[in-house]
Amino acid sequence: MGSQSAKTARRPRSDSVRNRELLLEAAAAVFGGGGPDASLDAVAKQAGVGIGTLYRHFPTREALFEAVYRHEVDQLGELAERLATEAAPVDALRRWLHANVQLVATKKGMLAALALAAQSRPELYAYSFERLTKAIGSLLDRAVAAGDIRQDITPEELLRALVGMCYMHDQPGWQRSVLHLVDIFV
Amino acid sequence: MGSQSAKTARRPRSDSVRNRELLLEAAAAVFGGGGPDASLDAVAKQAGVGIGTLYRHFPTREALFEAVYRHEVDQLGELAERLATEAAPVDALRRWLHANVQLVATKKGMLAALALAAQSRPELYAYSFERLTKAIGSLLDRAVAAGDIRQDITPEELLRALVGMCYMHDQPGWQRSVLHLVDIFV
DNA sequence: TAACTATACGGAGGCGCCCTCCGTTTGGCA
DNA sequence: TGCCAAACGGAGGGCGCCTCCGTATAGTTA
Repeated sequence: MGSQSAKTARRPRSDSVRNRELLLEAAAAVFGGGGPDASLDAVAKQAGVGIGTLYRHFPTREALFEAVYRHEVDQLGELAERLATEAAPVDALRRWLHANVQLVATKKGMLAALALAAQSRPELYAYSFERLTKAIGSLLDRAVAAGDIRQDITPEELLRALVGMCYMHDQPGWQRSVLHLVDIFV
Repeated sequence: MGSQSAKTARRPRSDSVRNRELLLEAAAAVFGGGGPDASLDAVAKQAGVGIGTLYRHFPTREALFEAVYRHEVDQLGELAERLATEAAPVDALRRWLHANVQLVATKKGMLAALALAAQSRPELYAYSFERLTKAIGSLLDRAVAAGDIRQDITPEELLRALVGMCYMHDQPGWQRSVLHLVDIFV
C-alpha cells in the first residue's frame, strides 16, 4: 500500500509543482502592490505562465487568495522553526515578531482581501491561528526555559496582541511604534 | 442672502433628485441580493435610468456604496424619530431594534462591502455611530423616563451589543436568537 | 405663455478583464 | 526510446466598466 492508495498513482509533474510556487509568489507580489482587485492576467504574466495554468491551479480568485494566505502562514511557521535552531532564544523571538510586522507592512494591499477570505472561511482562520500559536509557543517556551523572559504569558495572548497592534495599520508610523513595543516587551 | 449664496443659484432639477433616490433604492436591492460585485448596469436597469445617470450621481462604485450606507443609516434615524411619536416607549425601542436585525438580515450581501467602506473611511464610521447612538439614546431615554426599563445602560453599550450580535450573521439561526435576546433584554 | 439655456438624461462604443476550451508540449514511466 | 497522461499556453467570446456627446427637459425670464 505504501503511501499511495494504488499502483496507478503517479508522481506530480515537476513543472506543475514549480508553476504553482511561481504563481503563489507572483500573486503575493501583485496583490500586495495593486490591491485585491489586481488583474489575474497580471499575476500570470508576473509568474511567467499562461493564464490557463493559473486557472488550472486556482479555479477562482478566492482559491488563489486562500492559497496565498496559507502560504504566508506556512512561511511564518517555517521561519519560526528555523530561528529556533539558529538563534539565541530571545533573539529568535524578537526576530520572528519583527518578521511579522514586516510582512504586514509589505502586503498592505492584501490585508483587506485576506480579512474577507478569513471571515468567510472559519477553517482557514482556525488553521492559521493554530499554526501561528504553535510557532509562537515554541519560541516562547525556549525563551522562558532560558530564563530570559517572564513566564506569565501565553502564546495566544501574544498572538492577539500582535494582531491587535497590526490592526492600526492605517495610522502613520504604526510600524515604528509596533516594533518599538515589541522591543520593549521582549 | 437667504439660503443661497448668490442669486444665480438654481433649484436642483426635480428629475435629478428623483433619480438619485431611485438609484439608491435600486442599489440597496441589487447589492443586497447579488453581493457587492453585482453589476452597476444592473443597478441602473433596476432603477429604470441610463447607466450614464448612475455615473453622474455616483462617479465610483465606492461612492455608491457610501451613499447607500448613509441612506440606510439615515432611514434608521428617521424610523427612530417616527417611532418616538407613534409608539409606547418600550414598544418603540423593541421595534427599532427588530428593524435593525431585519435590515442586517435583508442586506446580507452588502455587509462585506459596507465593512470595507467603513474601514477605509473613518468619518463614515463616526457619522453612523453618532447618528445611531442618538437614535438609541432618544428611545432609551423615553423608556427609562416611563420607568419601563433599567437605567444603568448607555446608548453606546446597547449599540455595541447589537452590532456584536449581528456579527454572528453567518451562524444558522442567528436571526431568531438575536431577536430572542432583544426581547428578553427589553 | 413662449422662448431660452443650464442641467440632466440615455446609451452606444471602446477597452480591458474574466474564464473556457482545445491543440500542443512535456515530464514520468516502462 | 517510445508512449501517453498530465500539464501548458493563449486565442477568443462574453461581459462589465466608464466616457462622451447628441438629445430632452426643468426652471427661469420676458
